[in-house]
Amino acid sequence: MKPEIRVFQEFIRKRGLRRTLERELVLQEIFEIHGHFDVDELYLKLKQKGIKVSKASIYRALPLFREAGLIREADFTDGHWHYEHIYGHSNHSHLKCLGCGEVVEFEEPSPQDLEKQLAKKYEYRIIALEVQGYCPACQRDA
Amino acid sequence: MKPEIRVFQEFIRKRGLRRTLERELVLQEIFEIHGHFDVDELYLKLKQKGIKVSKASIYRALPLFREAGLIREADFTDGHWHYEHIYGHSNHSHLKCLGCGEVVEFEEPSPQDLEKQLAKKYEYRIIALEVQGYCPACQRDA
DNA sequence: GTATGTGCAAATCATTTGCATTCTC
DNA sequence: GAGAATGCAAATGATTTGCACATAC
Repeated sequence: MKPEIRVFQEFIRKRGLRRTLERELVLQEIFEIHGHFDVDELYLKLKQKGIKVSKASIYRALPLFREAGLIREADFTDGHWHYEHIYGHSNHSHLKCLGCGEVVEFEEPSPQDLEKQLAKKYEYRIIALEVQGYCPACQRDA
Repeated sequence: MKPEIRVFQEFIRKRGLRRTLERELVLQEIFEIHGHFDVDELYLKLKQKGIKVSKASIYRALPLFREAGLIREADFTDGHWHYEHIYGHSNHSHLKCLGCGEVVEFEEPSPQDLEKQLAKKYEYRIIALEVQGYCPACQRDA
């Protein structure tokens, strides 16, 4: 599998945009983060490594990474977006409680069957599956 | 099934809050809306009917409706939340394209099996299922 | 009567944008 | 050199909050 930087470089070329160090440093950092991240975290991690990229540039880069199929907007909580890289990384099935916001990842029961059928019927390439509902505790509170 | 106003009144009582005309008018309007809505739409619809409720009150009421299990945050697009009522309304399975944002509702293949199994395994009460991926057109563009 | 709720206007905060400067192609 | 990209600071826009007044219990 092509490294993500490579995928991005090809995307940039195809779009007729320019390769810049800033965007590649941000992308590299994103792929070193395990799990979800938000702009602030990303900015701080870069800063801590002595990499100076403005937030404006990060905000301008994220849509490109998304359009290149490298990341996705995972959720909008606490008033801002959280992202995660999706390239070369499977298992994005979560169960989220509408009451308390708890999130549980699951592989069992296999979401594969549904995904395969959806992929077949709608010709979608499936990336993530979010099931929303109420966890036992929140059902009890209701 | 109890009417939604009733469910809300019971919620209000249980929480030790007060019944107000404003909240009930907003709730009534929400249940007259078919499909998704956002705060602005809701505010305008109320205004058009000559019902004066401030946006601040709408913003303060929505979390209550959500906590009462009457509505859910459906998605955050165009910089703001879109909601939908979930009480007494099933079928919230959609397939959303990460590329272009297209949303397709589906019932076939049946998400029921997965939902039932999840409900059983995690004891969740399932409300909605969102599958994200890339539609045929966006896969072609990539 | 007291604690809540409302409306208004001001504040907040994530994100976006204008502009001068710097960098790719 | 021309068009893009960056950083900074200012603007934007949805949501939240302080406060004075009104209302439910």
